[in-house]
Amino acid sequence: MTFGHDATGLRSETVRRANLSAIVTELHLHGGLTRSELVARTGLTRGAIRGLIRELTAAELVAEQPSRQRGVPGRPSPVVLPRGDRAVVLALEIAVDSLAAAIVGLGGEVQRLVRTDRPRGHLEPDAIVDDLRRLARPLLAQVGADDLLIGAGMAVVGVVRSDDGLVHTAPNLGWTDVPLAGMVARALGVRAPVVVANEADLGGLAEHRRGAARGFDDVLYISGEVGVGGGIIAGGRPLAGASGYAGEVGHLPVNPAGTRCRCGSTGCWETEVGERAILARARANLRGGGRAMDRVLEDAAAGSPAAVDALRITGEWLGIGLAGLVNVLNPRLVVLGGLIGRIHPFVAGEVERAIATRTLSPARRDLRVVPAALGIDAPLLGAAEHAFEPLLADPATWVSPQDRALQLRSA
Amino acid sequence: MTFGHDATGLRSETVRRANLSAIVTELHLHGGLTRSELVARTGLTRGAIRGLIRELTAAELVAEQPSRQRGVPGRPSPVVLPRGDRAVVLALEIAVDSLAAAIVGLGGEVQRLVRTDRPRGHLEPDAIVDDLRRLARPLLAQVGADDLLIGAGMAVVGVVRSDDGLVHTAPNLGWTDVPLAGMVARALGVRAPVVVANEADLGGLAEHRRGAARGFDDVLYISGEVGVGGGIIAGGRPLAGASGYAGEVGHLPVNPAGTRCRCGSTGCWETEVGERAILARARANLRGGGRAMDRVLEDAAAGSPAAVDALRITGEWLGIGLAGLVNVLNPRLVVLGGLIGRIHPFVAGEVERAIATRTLSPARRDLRVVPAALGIDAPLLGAAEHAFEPLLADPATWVSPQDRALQLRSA
DNA sequence: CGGGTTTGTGTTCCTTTTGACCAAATGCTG
DNA sequence: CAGCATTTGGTCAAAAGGAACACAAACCCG
Repeated sequence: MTFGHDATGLRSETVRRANLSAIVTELHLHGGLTRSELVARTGLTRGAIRGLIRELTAAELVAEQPSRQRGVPGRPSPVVLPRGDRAVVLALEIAVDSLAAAIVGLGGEVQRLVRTDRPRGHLEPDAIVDDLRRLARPLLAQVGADDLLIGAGMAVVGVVRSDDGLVHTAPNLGWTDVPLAGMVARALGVRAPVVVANEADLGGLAEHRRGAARGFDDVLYISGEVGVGGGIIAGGRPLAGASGYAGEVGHLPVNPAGTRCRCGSTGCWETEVGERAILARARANLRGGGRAMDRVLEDAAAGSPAAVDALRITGEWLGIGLAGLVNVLNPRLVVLGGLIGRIHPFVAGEVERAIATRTLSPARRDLRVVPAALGIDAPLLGAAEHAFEPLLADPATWVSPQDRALQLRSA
Repeated sequence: MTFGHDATGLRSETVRRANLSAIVTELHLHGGLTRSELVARTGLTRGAIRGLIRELTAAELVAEQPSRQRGVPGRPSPVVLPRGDRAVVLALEIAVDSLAAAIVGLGGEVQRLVRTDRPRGHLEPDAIVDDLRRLARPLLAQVGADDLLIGAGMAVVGVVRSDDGLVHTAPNLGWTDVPLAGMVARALGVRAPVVVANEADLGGLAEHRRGAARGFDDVLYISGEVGVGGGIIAGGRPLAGASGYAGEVGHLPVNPAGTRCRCGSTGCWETEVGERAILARARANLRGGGRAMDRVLEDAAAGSPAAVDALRITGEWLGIGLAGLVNVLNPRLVVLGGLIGRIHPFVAGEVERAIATRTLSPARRDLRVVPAALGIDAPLLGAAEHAFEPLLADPATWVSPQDRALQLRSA
């Protein structure tokens, strides 16, 4: 069962929009392709590609360079490059114990990236937004007035409504109903749209576009920080749910006889595989945060029985939750990020075993479980991808009518 | 996060295909619309609609009737009706204790439907396919040689690979790796394509298109028979997963301390809310099957403490599993079908309570849990919808070039 | 019966892609 | 180094399809 259509009428202008979108998306994802490669990938004719590239060049979204590729017969095809120097986004992140900002260009190149430590614990929204402003200001100053700031994307450790970027709850920050998108837009003074989404959702998006899940259409990304979050790619696109809250795997009930969760429920997955659960099993300092966790991992690597045992039990619970999710979502790839990615080497066996005994055999046959490739910056990069989305979906908005008129006159 | 594009070039011909698809899909889902309603729904101009309708009329996929609607000023707009008498599909179903077949016309009208009891227990694929052939033969005989048999769709209680209709496992039938689509195609001797999918997936599709979930884009359908299955609609389209195995919610681990499941795992959701679990709690005859279950429901309705208690406990487990799925998928609507739908009146309170304590508040705010509307025929109707899919996606295949040429000559 | 309103019909125009032909740029071969 | 094969870009006419406009038809209402 793979289908579904949008029952909306198309106009011939729509075709151009869709084709521009196809080209810009290909270039953004692959970083640079020859015209003839674009012909092959999009299925369009050379003539059509030529016209579209000309428009994108006029809009300064792409640039052409003489071919690099040598050694093949035939006239060389010029390379079309996304202009990451002209079309950029601002990416922001509020993580558990850091804040980050980056300027990312079309094509995915990270121009600048800054990250600062943040004390754990609750902090007023205004204070954090102000910190972000200070972090982002020098980066924004670097963006020229002529450059195209497509938008700003933001990753937050919290439950975010997709419509308007309202942070509904963020237990790690002590936030409830914070209209973050609007606050950040005002603080930065940028006119470009600000989009906010959950950290794990964006981490999954980044791993899908540029990390371990590249090329896979059905992916489950699990991100462990203090809590546990998930990002789902289904059929090549992020699974948002009705209001953008999908992927909250941390509160999957796996152990009704278990311990109380901070969400009010009992036996949530997070209570078994979250940071606190691991520290408790390893009899480490529960308030030690990241440092204590580093210690546990070092001990486990050194063979300490307490640490190894703590991770082994955690791995079993990790596998139980994953098995359920695999049965429900049938992904081709599971990507483990954050803390869960770090413990992966120690728990791979337990996870494999749990999946082997608890999932339907066909669903597990082609399944692979791998650690994340992008590390700590995954959510930040995902925020950039999120911010680029309007441009990829409809570049025509940025291809000004003046450009087209000018170009037609000169032709 | 709501986006995603298909990075494929569009040709000008694609526009016509897409617009034909939009019209046929609208008509199939709504059963009959005036031209002006089609203009409003598709966003196309009157002229464009006229040309497309003319083509579809020539292909005998639709027909126009003088307007029925009276009492409004202005020229009356003719009603365009899907020709359910000419374009039809064959729907088949292998349920736990019945077989069914139906002829369904474009627009969703059920022309004929037959269902026969089937003894529970294992039965050879060949035997069942033969029974289906006998069931379907008189129905197919009714389809005229000039009529368009778009395809055949089939619902099976089992895990089905979407690519080729291979039934990977069907515990209720004792099947493993049965190439059902091909077997049925040969047995029926039809040239139209045969598509096979899981019963719960198709039940969910049917409820989405024509039942309780009409108009909702994010839906979780839960179907209880002997086991428990699920069908997921995400963003308006069925969630298939990598190979079509998504939605196997029956084996979600909810109670690691629970009883052994026939899948080999322990504490699967199915072991707590499946038919067997209910019968066991009500101390009813475990081998009594459907009859015994009817008895339990009657007793509960009459107020028997044992039955009421059995259902109450079942309701708690039902709520626990649902809460997890709601957190992961963030649906707007949960539809309970089959056995789960029948016990819904008795367990609504427990389910609401479990969801209230175990899901994130924003995800539950706009959530509704309702019983299914289509009853026992939901999977069969879903199979019909599945079979219609190629026609809805690209009606141009059925609009022959001759028709177009002929019509242009006459114009 | 005439005005107001809505919608079908036909014509012309616009947009966008296609396809065919030629020119250009490269590798390969003798 | 000349010539050929190959691949690709450039140009222009043609085709396809929808949009826009003007007009006619069919209905309601007073």
